[in-house]
Amino acid sequence: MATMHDVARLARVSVSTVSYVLTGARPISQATRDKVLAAMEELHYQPNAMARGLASRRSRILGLLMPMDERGLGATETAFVTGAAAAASAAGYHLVLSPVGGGDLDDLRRLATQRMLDGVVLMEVQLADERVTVLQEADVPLVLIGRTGDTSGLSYVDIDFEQTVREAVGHLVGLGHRRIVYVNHSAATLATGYGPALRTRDAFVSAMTDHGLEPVMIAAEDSAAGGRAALAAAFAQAPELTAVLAMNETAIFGILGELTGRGLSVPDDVSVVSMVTSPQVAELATPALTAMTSPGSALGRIAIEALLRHLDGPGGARHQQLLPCALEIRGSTAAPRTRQLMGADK
Amino acid sequence: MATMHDVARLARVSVSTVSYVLTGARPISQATRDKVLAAMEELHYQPNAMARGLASRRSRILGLLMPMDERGLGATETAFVTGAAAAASAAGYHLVLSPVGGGDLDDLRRLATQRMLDGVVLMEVQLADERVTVLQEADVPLVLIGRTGDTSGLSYVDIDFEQTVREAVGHLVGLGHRRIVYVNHSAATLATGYGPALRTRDAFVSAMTDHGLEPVMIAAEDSAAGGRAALAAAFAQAPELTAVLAMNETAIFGILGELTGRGLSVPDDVSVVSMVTSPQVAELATPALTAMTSPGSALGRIAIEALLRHLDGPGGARHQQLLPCALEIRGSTAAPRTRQLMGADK
DNA sequence: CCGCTTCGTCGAAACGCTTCGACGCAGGTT
DNA sequence: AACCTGCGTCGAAGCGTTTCGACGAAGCGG
Repeated sequence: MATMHDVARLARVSVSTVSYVLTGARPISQATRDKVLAAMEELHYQPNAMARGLASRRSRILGLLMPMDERGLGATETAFVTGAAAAASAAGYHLVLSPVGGGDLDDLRRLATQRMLDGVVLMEVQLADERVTVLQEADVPLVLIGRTGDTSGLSYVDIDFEQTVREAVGHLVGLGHRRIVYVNHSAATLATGYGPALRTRDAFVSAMTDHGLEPVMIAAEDSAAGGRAALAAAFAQAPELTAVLAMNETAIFGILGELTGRGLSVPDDVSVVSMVTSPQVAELATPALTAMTSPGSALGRIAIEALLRHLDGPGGARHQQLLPCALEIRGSTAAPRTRQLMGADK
Repeated sequence: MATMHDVARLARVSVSTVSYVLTGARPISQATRDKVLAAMEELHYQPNAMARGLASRRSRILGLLMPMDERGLGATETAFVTGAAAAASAAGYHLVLSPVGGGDLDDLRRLATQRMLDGVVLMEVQLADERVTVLQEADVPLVLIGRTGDTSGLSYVDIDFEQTVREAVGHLVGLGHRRIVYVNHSAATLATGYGPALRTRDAFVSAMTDHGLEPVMIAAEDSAAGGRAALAAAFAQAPELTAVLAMNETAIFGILGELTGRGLSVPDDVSVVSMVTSPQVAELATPALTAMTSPGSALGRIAIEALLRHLDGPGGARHQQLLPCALEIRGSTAAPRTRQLMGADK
């Protein structure tokens, strides 16, 4: 491996001059610059990241911390990642994903405190998330995708669940639905303080109330069987339901299966809207699902851009932003059967 | 941030002694060790990764390179990652995932050549994969998950597709099926030299031939619609088919949908086996899919272990290993209807 | 009791880069 | 003509580790 010394010697300049050509920290004449660049080319010079990092106290590496449970990454999370990677790369930074799970808080502390990451984007944030504390203590620039309960002093980008639910409910109500059931994540998941589940729940209640409708909510385990069970429970609780709003991407296939199993057709008998779902998943179902599509790659990009701004100017400006999901109408929603419409109470 | 100097001063020893306590490169008396450890504790000392990397020419970071297409990571790939991360962490290494796509070969070269990664595990390897060449030129220790066409001089871990297909076909034939259709990835995917698709194809032909049966194969686009179309094509080509062997995880839902749409029940009319599928996905379907489950986390772990062995002893020993998928029987396979059995030609 | 290892420790020299102060040299002000 | 100012370059001092050679003190066989 060629070093800067080699380049400097070949170009007959000093080491610092080579460095300035690379970093642009000081002006260099065109003639010298050309000599240096030619020498680099000839030697296939590549700066040593470690040395650079040590001297400049900047690794030019950004971390994207995503707990990896066994379920795998959905297309939604993948979009975060690609958006973030593109933004980082455009700014001359590397983005690395670190699959630090919730368990290894020590692992996280080590990662953060070893000064190997210039900054961090944290995904899958819980309402009360210890990882945030650890990272703040380690004094690592931090941007969240998602939010904690108390967001003071934190930068984040998140989905505007309030708006998203409102739009989904609006779509269904606009079609004429009155009895809408909301299928959420499991009670256990809610209990862990999973923000999206809690926020959409509250938003659903308020959206329905605003329309003068009664909010019916069912929890579902994160599995096809869970979706199936949830739908059975929903029919027990609200037999005349005509629409399902599902927040649980895993359970959605069970919901559809149970509907079919009961001889009900989608969307003629029951309309289904899936929340925060990627087009790819929505297209898997039959019929393709009307869904609220998350602004995946935009979230990733914005998070990285905010993080980079923190690195450059530490002028404590926090970046807090909410993005709504977009309603994409596919084949799983339609006006309810007239029979049902007439049975409605308004 | 406390440095080694601070620790040394507080413990009243030299800097090198502190280093030896940390690395164990030379013996240190218990008394001194205790003093040093106490000082570290008191100062919350954490070694600076960059400095350590520069001095030792070892970053203790391993890269897992996975192209991220928009489809997202399946549970299978996720299992690779978690297996690999666990193994790396156990050995005191960090594992970072780098979402370098196929496009940015230069990006990859930069990453590899900047000496930031001690070694690399490459996922989603194509039969002819330029990334392998780039990494070999950069002289980065390398292990593949998957394999190229020519594996000489390379270390890899891969699925034993030959064995896996043989077992799947054996399962179906054992149940009494004679007309088995194999649904592969699209022709376009095959053309790019996607190893798993090509290897399973060949394995299917040979397994069927060994049983004295005729191999029927259909390509499917990677989408639900693709699966649907493929199944239609399959029925056109082999109307009396009683079993489907699907290599295409994305198309599988379309296949099931089309089956249901034609009024055929799974598994009574048609049995379905999904190849290289994670339990999580298999459980999503109704009925749950009989599948060949990939040894995901084991692959990741073995790859990392092989990589670490390369780092320690550069004694050119290559690690080449194939692991079969395990047959997991769920609800989508059964003996064919007697009518069909009698129609068989043996 | 002498020379030899082995053990435990130290000091100093890397590792490959960034960055700061300095300096010579134009050109523009007074 | 004396003075400042900026530009382009250089040399050297770090950055926080690891690692090598050295050295005194023990421990040992002969």
